[in-house]
Amino acid sequence: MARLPLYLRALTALSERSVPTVSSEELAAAAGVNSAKLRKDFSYLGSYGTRGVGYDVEYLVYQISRELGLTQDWPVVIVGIGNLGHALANYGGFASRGFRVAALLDADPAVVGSTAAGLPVRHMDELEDIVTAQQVSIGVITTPPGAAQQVCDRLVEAGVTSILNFAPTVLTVPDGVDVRKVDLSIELQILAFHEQRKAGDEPGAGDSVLDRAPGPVRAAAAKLRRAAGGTAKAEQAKGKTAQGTEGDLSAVMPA
Amino acid sequence: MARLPLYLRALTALSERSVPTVSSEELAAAAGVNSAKLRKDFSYLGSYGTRGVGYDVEYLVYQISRELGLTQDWPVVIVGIGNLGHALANYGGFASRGFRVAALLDADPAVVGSTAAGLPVRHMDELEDIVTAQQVSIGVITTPPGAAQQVCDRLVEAGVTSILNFAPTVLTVPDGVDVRKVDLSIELQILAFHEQRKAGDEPGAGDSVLDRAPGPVRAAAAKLRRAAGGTAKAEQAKGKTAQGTEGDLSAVMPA
DNA sequence: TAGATTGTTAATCGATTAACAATC
DNA sequence: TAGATTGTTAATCGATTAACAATC
Repeated sequence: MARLPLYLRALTALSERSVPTVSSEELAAAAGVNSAKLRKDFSYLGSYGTRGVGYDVEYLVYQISRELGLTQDWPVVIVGIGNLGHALANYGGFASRGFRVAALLDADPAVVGSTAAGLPVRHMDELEDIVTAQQVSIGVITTPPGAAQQVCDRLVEAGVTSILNFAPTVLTVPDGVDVRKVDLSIELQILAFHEQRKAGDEPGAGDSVLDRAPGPVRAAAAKLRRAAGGTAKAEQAKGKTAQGTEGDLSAVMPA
Repeated sequence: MARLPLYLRALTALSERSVPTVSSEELAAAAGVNSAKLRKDFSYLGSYGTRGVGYDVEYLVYQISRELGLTQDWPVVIVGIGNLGHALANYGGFASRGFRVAALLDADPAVVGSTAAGLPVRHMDELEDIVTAQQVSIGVITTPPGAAQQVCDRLVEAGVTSILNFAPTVLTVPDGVDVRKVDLSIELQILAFHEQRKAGDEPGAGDSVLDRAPGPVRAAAAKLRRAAGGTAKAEQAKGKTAQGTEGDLSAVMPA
């Protein structure tokens, strides 16, 4: 399921180029996945392909959009209009996929009343009214970490059932509420981990504690390193597509 | 490995509260993972715990920081100083973890020369010089999608070997270069998917094509739904910690 | 010693993928 | 028909986790 947005993006690109059909092999390459995996993924959605021919691009775009719920309008509120809140309010990728910014909210009187992305920033006091009136079910938290849980509680209390959390805090929510977290520094930390490994003189060597550990630990460390080594390392130098990670989805959404 | 930053964050919180030791059970709860998994993860790093007692918080913080390469300084360049570039330049989580913004770059003459987060925005022409002079190995791309590949190529050519990509494009890189992608709209799409499922009257029902499919497909769809259902749904209503996802790491960094 | 908790094993679970029959 | 490509099976691979011996 977490790969559907990837497929959709690749398919949209094909659609814009007016490509009528695509094979699992081609589409898999464009999305950076194994073709067998792609076919299996699509088989869960139904049989939308034609043997010997491939998949109809437009039809797949429609079916995946529908499956993802992108054919409907999703009002979202963004709470915390600092730099990141501003950036998200202006983020084009939201509107184009059915996400409509219902309101921008902030607790700071200095910010309230200003505009971002053409919308006025409103005070937190209006949160409940806005969520109710516009039937907002998705909230985006871009506050400082200290305020995140409180904001989360208010959103949930008001009726929001999905939260995208940019604050570096673990949020506690009641049953039935989904939380997805984006932590920008974690992504960098993972890159740094790999950089550190590259820096060693020996292939795969580093100055990590793992390398000074007793035999069995070193062996495990080497294994770990091999496993971790494949982040988004391209398979070959000649322009192989490296898709990297997608803010890690597969583990949480295994289907 | 991808969980180390999570553990580190939980440990840092404990450290600030001057908690001397922590059991795998407690730390696992704080990080939102299974305690057996946590112990296994730590066992790869070495034996840092004491049976009957737990783990020394400070020692673990140090070892994990070290393992992640956070004890050293990582200069990064941010290319594309729009809203998101601005937000990242100001993002506190970078500096606190050893990431230093070496330069902000943009191609737009109207932006070049302005300042963001106290740093001057410099022209793309200076990219190569900056990367070389400051030995930058990590580049952050916050350009529009159309410019991303070109920027990526220049970064790689200049010597950058890790790229954090915020542009909604699949980047092609040579062997040895790591790419991690953060796509903000994908996170929202996944939330929308779950929202759509919740909206149905029946538990787990929706108006998806899956529900109008023939028997075997419906069965598979139900299975998919069960699997996907667990995004970050809290295990219980009474304040169970929901950790959500972390921009999905585990799949790519399985160790 | 008794209680607690780690480190590790072994079982389980689920995801990935090669291979190929079905079929356009 | 011949070639191509899907849909699906079955094998493989790896991650998760319960359980418990080791040991503080």
